Amino acid sequence: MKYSKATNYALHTILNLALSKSSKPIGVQTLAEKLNVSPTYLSKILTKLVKEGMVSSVSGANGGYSLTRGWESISFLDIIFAIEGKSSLFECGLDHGPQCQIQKVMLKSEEKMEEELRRQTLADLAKTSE
Amino acid sequence: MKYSKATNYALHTILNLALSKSSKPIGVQTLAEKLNVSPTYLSKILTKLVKEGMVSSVSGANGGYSLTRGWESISFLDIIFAIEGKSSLFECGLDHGPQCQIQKVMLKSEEKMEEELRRQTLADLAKTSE
DNA sequence: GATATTAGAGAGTCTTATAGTCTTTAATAG
DNA sequence: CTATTAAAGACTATAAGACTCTCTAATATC
Ligand code: SF4
Ligand code: SF4
Repeated sequence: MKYSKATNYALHTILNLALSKSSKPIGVQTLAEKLNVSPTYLSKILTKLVKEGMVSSVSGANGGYSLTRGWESISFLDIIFAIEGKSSLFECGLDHGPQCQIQKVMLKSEEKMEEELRRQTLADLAKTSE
Repeated sequence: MKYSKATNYALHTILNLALSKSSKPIGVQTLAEKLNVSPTYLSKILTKLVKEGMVSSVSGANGGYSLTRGWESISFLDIIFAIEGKSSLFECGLDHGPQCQIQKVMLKSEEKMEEELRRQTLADLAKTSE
């Protein structure tokens, strides 16, 4: 069980966008170079973030990507959910009701992690990284 | 990112062993039937648990698997680590030192989850499941 | 000691998910 | 109209997960 590379790329790209003071959008070409990853692949990842409303994109010459207003409150969890999906890490397929301790424990522990990821926002990240 | 099915099987098998009052070891055949999984596959999983010292096995007629003494203090995390490995969920490959906020956040959140999984022992599980 | 029974080890297969490429289409600035 | 850039879709490649089959080692029972 690992986070996908795509999640890694998404986090780094968003951090790059947050740190860029430019008011102009940044092209995927530029972003991809920093991460040493192919532009078309990164483009797919960015499109997911656009669909979740964290990033805005503009086509055409001088186009590119930028964070949407309100970006400061985007959390790590938002980004991770956008890439990995929102479903639970533990899925047994069955449902043996409320007396099932296994599921209870697994879900609670997962919730602890998510709580922490939800607490960490881009604002915090940008502040301590600049 | 999901837990593997093997982890699911391991948790359920260990729970089965914990709930079985029998002093005799239980064969993989029997255990596999309850989970509806192939015995040889489950056997591989059990072998991992044996190597981690949580389960003891005895070959030969009337052989099988049983929990080792001290099983009450085995935690969910122990079982999960035995199957999934102990390495971090987030690995970026590089190491940009202590100023890297991304890794810091990811590791801390992971630690929160593990903390909770460490707290939940088989003793708790067996008590509430019997 | 022979035989039946059961775990362990290893190689090999099947399937699925991740990671990535290539090509085409849509939007937009100049 | 043309250059530039994002979006979409189909496709391929690689890797990991989820098994299966077969053979070997241990052990209880007779
Ligand atoms: S016991 Fe719990 S974890 Fe196991 S199959 Fe039933 S609901 Fe799922
Ligand atoms: S910035 Fe942090 S997470 Fe990113 S590559 Fe460097 S060490 Fe890894």
